Amino acid sequence: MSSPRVTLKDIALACGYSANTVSRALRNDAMLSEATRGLIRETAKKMGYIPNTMASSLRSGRSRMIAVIVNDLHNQHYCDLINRMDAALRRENYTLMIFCMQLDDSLAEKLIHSAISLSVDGILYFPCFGQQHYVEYMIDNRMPFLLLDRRLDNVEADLVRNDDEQGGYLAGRHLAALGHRRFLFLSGVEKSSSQVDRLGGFLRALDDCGIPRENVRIVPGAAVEDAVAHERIGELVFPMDYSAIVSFRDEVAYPVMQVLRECGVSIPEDVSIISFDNLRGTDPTRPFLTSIYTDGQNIAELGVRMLLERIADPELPPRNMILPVRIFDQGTTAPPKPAP
Amino acid sequence: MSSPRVTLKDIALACGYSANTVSRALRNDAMLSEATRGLIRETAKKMGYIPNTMASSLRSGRSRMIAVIVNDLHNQHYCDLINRMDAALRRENYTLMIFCMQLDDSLAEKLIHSAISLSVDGILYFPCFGQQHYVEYMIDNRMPFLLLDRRLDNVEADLVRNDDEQGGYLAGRHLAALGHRRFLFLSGVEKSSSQVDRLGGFLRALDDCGIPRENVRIVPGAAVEDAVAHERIGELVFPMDYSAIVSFRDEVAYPVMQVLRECGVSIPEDVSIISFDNLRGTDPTRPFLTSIYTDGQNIAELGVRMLLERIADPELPPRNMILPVRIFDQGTTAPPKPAP
DNA sequence: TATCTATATGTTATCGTTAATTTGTGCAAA
DNA sequence: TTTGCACAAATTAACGATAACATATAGATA
Repeated sequence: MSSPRVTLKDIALACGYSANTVSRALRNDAMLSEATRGLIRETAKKMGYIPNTMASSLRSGRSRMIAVIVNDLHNQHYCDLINRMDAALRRENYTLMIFCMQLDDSLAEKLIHSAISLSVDGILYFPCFGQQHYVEYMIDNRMPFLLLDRRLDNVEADLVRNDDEQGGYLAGRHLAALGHRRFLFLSGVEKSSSQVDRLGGFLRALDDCGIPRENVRIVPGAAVEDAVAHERIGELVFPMDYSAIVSFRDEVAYPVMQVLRECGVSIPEDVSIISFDNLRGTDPTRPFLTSIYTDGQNIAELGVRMLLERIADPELPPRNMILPVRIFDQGTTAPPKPAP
Repeated sequence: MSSPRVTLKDIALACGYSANTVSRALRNDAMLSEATRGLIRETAKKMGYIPNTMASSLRSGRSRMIAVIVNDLHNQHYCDLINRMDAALRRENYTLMIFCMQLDDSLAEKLIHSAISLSVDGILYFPCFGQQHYVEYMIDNRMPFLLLDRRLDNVEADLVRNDDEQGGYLAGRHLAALGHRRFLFLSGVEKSSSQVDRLGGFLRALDDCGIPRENVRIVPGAAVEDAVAHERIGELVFPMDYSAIVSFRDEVAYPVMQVLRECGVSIPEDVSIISFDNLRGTDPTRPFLTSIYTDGQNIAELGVRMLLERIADPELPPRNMILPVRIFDQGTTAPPKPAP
């Protein structure tokens, strides 16, 4: 009774053709009469045939699978991008496989290893901590890949990311224009390029506006991003030697706003706050957070397209796409309170 | 220059053994001298060998890959479970592949198809909308699988879930004991067993306490879970003909609390709220939400173990594991306000 | 009629690995 | 010396699909 899976051979036997013909019928290969193709496809369906990806990709060298390697599934920004890329790839008849390193950076190499071992056709990679040897690992193994969200120093590779520097700049100009002069900057992972660029752009804006850099207090984000650390938020945001907060990402801003409000601080009346990501869909706060807008749909579709092009032509020169950002003012920024 | 990947044959050639011997050395198969094994393993490492899963699993019939099929990556409860299962599987030297159906139920069949096509050894399946034919699809294809979180009517299969009925009951008893008599119940997907059971348990508690069922206003959750629908929360929570809210899951409770507070409703002074999931790590609210505690670590580890046992012995009778739940009182419930 | 060509199919070899089987070697027991 | 056996390795044959090549047939052309 333990019938193993239906194979091409079974179908061939059932309808009197050779396995090869069946294979071609199912792949819509040329040189087949309409009648034969129809009969074979119908038989295959009737028999519940499920093609064996292993065998197919072993022989053909292509698997129509793409791996995405991401740091943390809890981060809504990633989830969102992954969902969109999944949809875009499905449209091209690819299957996306998600590999998550669960904040454990040392897993990256294992995951890339897994992906190569699985013969995926390409890898979508979100670098996290600025290391490069993982990238070299993919290059050494001739695995087509695309970097997302963050650049890596000294790495020449396909890359799609937002213009984080410009984003930081916009945030700075916006707050400065409102009259703010002293800031709290909640930063992200120190070496990540998005972090560096956002901060860099922000400081450039301050320079442009003649505001000294000493007026910015920079707080390491890990202290806030770590869930347990929510308890310590109070220690970070007080004393309030600032009138505006710049948060590295929305999910950092949420609990901070919550803590401030508990302490009787009104937003934006007492303190302005601006952030990055613009996770509008899941924003649990009111008024909605003023945030730097990054077009997820754009990144996802462009990224998928670039990776597929890279797969089609490995000799293509590396391309670096930087997407423009916009500020999305939803009401958590206002002019600072006049000094009492 | 375009050297394809290193294969067993290449290693065999390099160190003067047959491909089979190399294979056995790398798999730690018996009947090999220590010296040979050592030499081969070292050579393989030096040459940067990455085994070809496709070939290996085609031949051996086992892939050491497990697929998890989940509805929505944005749901933190799932992300959390997936991360834990991933870790548990990695310990057993399995690779977990995440397939997400992005709230589009019709994708389930395609994803199962993909997983079978990939020859995964087993599937971890989170049923969403109560359909059964997907399960039959796996059974028909002799694919070992495990149902998570929700039962399906008339399906005899391995299942791990929380005692949702008991959870609902605990919530009801807790609120009733505090003195609440009128309730708003924010429900989830209508046909999902967790939804049905939680509501069922809650109503049973009311019965036990002699509170008539008419005192519960049930609001369909879709109206809240949908992000865009946040705008409409106001219409659902008013008029306040209740003193306590039961929310189907934490992420539904968050925006509701936010809206209530904006309207000047204090929690728990004016309204108590209790929920399910207990997503303590990412809870953006203060005080932390009182929630029904479900042990993610338990579910994940037990689930992985059960699936692996099922893979090892397909003839095992189906097992149904129901894990106990506890109430985690963190401060969003209190006695109701005395009538004015 | 003989030859050519386009079309529709079958045959065979192969992808990289592993299972099954076979071969070879050295040493102990008869 | 012969036999037997344990061990170490090589050889061969799959797994299921597909690419490359070979074959067969029908109709068109000379």
